[in-house]
Amino acid sequence: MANISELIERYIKNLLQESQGDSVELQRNELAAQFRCVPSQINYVLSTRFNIENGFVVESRRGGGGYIRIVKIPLEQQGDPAVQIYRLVGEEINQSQAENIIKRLAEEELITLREAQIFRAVIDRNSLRLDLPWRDSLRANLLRVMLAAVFRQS
Amino acid sequence: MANISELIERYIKNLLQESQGDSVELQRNELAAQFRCVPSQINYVLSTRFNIENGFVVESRRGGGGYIRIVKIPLEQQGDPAVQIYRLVGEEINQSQAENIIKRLAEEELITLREAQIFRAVIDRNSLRLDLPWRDSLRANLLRVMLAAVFRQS
DNA sequence: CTCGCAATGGTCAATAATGGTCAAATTTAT
DNA sequence: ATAAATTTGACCATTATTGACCATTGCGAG
Repeated sequence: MANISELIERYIKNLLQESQGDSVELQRNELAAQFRCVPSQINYVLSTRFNIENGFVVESRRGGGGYIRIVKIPLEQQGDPAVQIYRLVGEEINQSQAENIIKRLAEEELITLREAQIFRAVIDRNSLRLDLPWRDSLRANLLRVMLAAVFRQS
Repeated sequence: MANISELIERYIKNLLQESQGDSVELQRNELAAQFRCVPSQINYVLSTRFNIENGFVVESRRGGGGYIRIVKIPLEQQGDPAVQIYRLVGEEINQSQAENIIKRLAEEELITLREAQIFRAVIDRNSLRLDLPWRDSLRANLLRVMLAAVFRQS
């Protein structure tokens, strides 16, 4: 466990603790230099430890003045219906299953009516214009990122 | 943010705020001198941040007494905002164009912050997982159906 | 009035400064 | 021995900065 990825992970989580808010901003090259690793290792750490399943969202920008921002999503309790529903989606989902989930979300008032309309528009097979099974996979993906977007606020 | 373009952007937006109206006038060389950059960088900032997707129009004049006028175009002004935006989207759209449009919709309070997050999540290239040019086409399609979903009700 | 120059702004392509992806190689865990 | 996780590096993509060269406008000198 003199494992660089873990060191980087802890370093970033430390930064997050120290920064009053719930996000930190850093530079990939700088961090890589600090830990004497290749820059792409930073991406590895981000994708394995700071992904959405772990409750983080990463935003970044390339080019001059580029940055990587890591945002911690205030993780609700285990029993949170939102989280359960998120898990329900899975890797593939068909339109009617998705509609059921959206209906439930609206009923539980986790999303507004307008938001429900947006969700429905997106997961509609006519919007997706792909053949199965790619369509079901794209739908699951989109539903998951939409849910993440919503749950991300508090 | 050792990023001059961003500083210039904020400076101009500040000017716009302070000037009661919705336009400001400035001189390219002067501004460039103020920020110690080459004059053409001003054009770069204008074309990336004050373009039509972002809701701005730039007028200018060369020669003695030349100037650059930046005008903010509020959406409500010319007819149905939905229709205008719809046109802006077109048959294909890339991520950054789409982000500009979403930013603007939120600024104009035509969509909520949460809705903007949903939109952004959907149009993200990582969510779409398709190669170009199909990705840009799917993105345009999804953006259009989302807009329709939102505007249908108002 | 006309020509020429000074004072502006515009374009475009090269280069710099970042970050991203993917898969092979290596190491560690089961 | 396999499978999983980590480490690396070659190549790619995006955004910003710079500078050489171009275009337009206003103003005087003839």
